[in-house]
Amino acid sequence: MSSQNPKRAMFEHLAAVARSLGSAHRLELLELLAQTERSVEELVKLTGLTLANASQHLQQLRRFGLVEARRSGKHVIYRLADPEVVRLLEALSRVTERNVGAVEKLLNSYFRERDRLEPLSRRELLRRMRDGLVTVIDTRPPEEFAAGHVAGAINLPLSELKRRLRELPREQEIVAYCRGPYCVLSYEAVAELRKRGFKAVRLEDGYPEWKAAGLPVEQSANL
Amino acid sequence: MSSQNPKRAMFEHLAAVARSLGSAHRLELLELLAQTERSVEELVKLTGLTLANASQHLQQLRRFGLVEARRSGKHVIYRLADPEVVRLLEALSRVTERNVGAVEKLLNSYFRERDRLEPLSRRELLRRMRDGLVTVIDTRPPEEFAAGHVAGAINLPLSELKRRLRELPREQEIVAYCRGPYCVLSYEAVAELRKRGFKAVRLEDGYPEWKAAGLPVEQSANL
DNA sequence: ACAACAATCAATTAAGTTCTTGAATGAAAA
DNA sequence: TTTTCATTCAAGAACTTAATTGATTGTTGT
Repeated sequence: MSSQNPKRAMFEHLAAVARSLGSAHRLELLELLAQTERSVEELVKLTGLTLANASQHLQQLRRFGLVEARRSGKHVIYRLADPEVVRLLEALSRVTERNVGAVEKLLNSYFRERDRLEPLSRRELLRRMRDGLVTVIDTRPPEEFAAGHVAGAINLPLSELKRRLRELPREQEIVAYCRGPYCVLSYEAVAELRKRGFKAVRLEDGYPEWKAAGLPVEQSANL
Repeated sequence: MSSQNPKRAMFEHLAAVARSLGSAHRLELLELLAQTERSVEELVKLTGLTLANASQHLQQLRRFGLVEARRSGKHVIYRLADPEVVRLLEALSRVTERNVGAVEKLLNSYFRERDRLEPLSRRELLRRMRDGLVTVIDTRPPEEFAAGHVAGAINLPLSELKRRLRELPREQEIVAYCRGPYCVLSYEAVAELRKRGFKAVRLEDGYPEWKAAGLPVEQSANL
């Protein structure tokens, strides 16, 4: 039956793409690339992988269409091939969160204890921003912020938080976001701010999801 | 740094779930389960896997939270754990379609040649149904139809199509759907109908996606 | 209790994946 | 040109996954 073969072939392709997501290191690389494009070298520094290993993982991601690469001088710069990839990662997270008991426990024991108040959804944040009700802080390092951030957010990396508390309003709610739902920077920022008496909550997910949803973003001028 | 570990652990979990999608056989099982719950035995018949092998794949899917099982007499019935799983499969398909060149070619050479007219989106079909503009046919076998189908659709399995052409209107557009975007039954039905002078198009995706989107479905009475 | 049957488990073999190491490219700077 | 540096390639060892086989569990019907 000729009907069966193309279907099988299709499943094989889907499986190959799924397998390329089937490694914690590759998922970490994808998360980093979801922020902004980066060279292999940068990715090596950020992940702690060896150079050859990172390169091979990146090539695998490229082979299956998740990332693209271009050469820029001595460096090879990788970036996500398509915003759909972020959506795929989101869908994977959602299924994983709902269904895997162990993950539930992990989320409860680590993340939830740091954020008993419900995190804010994208939609809700957008509304409060429009009404001028919140101050939004981006807890990622300056380079990532410069490459793109939620429109109207101010960059306040975790490392500078204590020094720059004066910049923040005491009366208004502060919303912190970061790389994604499992990025800990925003959890820690919220914990710290609350300890000091600020009203702080976390955005449910991070910059890549915000951008992929087509919500307003901006870049720093000198990029 | 205590921040790194839970993140790593989370990536490991996500990767494990992704790996459980990383096999054509398991994807096929998931697609079949997206239609309706089924026993191991049925799945074996439908896929051609050996019993032990199918059982092991199903257990793996269960271990990672994609399916659930219950015992019913001598049989063990599996079903999708969550409608989110369908969304994850959709996201995987979308990324695969867009990004993998080989898949594009496959889609072009086999699927597209059978359906030069654009397929209909769910939203569009819903609108035309509300306006009474279309006849919707479900090309899946009667059991699957009985377990759940698009509200208002009539069941017309491919095998009965030629015999039952008289039931179909010549002047109104006919929309065929099936198990999912890569299910060939609806392609073949549309090809056949066009050959015979009917106005026929395919629904872009299938029953599981329709249901997961929360659109109106119905079941046959005696279920 | 026993036979029949669906499904699972356990053990094996084959195949595939990951990481490491060291050599090979390829672009830029000296 | 030669040197330097970022990246990729190639090969091998350690580990993981897939499919097959035959034994075992658990449920129904006699």
